[in-house]
Amino acid sequence: MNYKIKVHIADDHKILIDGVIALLNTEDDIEVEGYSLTGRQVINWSSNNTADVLVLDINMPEMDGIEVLKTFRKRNTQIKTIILSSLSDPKLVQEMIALGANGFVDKSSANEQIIDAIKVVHNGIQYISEDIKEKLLDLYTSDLKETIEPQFLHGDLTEREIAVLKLIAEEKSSYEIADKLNVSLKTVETYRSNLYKKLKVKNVVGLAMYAVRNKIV
Amino acid sequence: MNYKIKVHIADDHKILIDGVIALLNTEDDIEVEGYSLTGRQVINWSSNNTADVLVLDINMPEMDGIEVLKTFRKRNTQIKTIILSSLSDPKLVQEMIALGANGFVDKSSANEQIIDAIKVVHNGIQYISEDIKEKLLDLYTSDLKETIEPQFLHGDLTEREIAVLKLIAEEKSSYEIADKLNVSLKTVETYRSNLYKKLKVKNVVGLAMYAVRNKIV
DNA sequence: AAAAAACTCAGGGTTATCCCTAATTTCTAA
DNA sequence: TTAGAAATTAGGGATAACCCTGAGTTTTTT
Repeated sequence: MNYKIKVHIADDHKILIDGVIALLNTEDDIEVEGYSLTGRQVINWSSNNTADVLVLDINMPEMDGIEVLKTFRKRNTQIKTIILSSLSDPKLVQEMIALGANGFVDKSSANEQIIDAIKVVHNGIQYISEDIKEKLLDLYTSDLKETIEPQFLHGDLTEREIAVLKLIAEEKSSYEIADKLNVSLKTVETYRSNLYKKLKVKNVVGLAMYAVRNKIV
Repeated sequence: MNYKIKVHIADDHKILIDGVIALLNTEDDIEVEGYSLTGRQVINWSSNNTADVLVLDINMPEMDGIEVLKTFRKRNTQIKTIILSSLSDPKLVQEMIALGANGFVDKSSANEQIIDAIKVVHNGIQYISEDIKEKLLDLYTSDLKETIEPQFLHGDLTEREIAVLKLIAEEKSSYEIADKLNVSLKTVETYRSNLYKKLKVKNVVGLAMYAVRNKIV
């Protein structure tokens, strides 16, 4: 074995860290570089040190995991990150993915998952544990349903209204829309007014928002 | 067995239908009510008939599965629908969920999955086969990444600009924004102009679009 | 055939948006 | 530390959006 994967661990519970270290020490090709007890410690550490993989807890005092990831992005710190999640809030997981986290392991899952995750992530592949996948998928499908339903609730928009709405959402001005639909400027403005009333929004922005959220564009 | 789940099958390939029927006939508590070879046939059938579960192919001549689902929604036809997907395009699956499909089974997967899906869906639970779950999850995470990255690419927006953008996306007028940020109306309008230039959009709609797509709101 | 809904257009007015220019202060780098 | 860039602030003027009312035509529904 000529190279070991260097791992840094961040969690505010020393007991958990000790457990993970003991676990990882059983692996020949993994080496624990060190650990941090707060988010701030992670940032300070990363200024002068590095590792191949960072195992990061979400809930930490001073500065939480999300803040750490945000700081990494700002500083363009390139380190593979595995999130230790308690899976209480799937929305968090969603945010972490967006912030570039590479892996997710549920704290209550089998120990081997952490080892697997470290190896997989180190190879540049995203690792998401099964329990979290389930949660994410639930969130995804329910998200979709939420965003689509309204279209049918107050979705008594006429064909023409939808056409105008579409063009509005494409950043077209009333004049351009009138031109494209071969109607007068006043007609287009009537449709705008109708849309405001029907969709109960205050201005174009409301229309644009409605359009994206209902996937009209 | 006093009640059998009535199933209708829709697919343009007769051979596949025959196969599914043969398969379902081995189940005591499932009864094949009939079948359709095109989307239009499904619609015509559903006008005067019903079933507990509809097994629906996406790709069909005349009228595809999506059109069928849309028509169901318009007519408020309440029938559990399982999509037979070829999993070529996960975007389609996404759309189907949005349209209220209850289950997804990959054509190339094991036969038993269709039986499982029918039973599960009939009990009011969503059924998504494993292969499709994978695809969906991939799509989801890549979607997230796509929509988040740009913020950092041309994200040289200043703090104040982002604050204004956020409020714009919340349907606030310049006047309201000025009030909230304690600056003059003209200042807010300057930020608007700067945002237009920086984000290369033509009007508020462009800003709103940018905001949602980059999850600023 | 009558009624309802959708599509079309106009006048006239208020308000908000958008463009261009330019003054501050703050941050950055030679 | 001092010139220069970037950020924050703001004004004037032109344009587009927005609101309300009214009304004719076509299409759909009953």
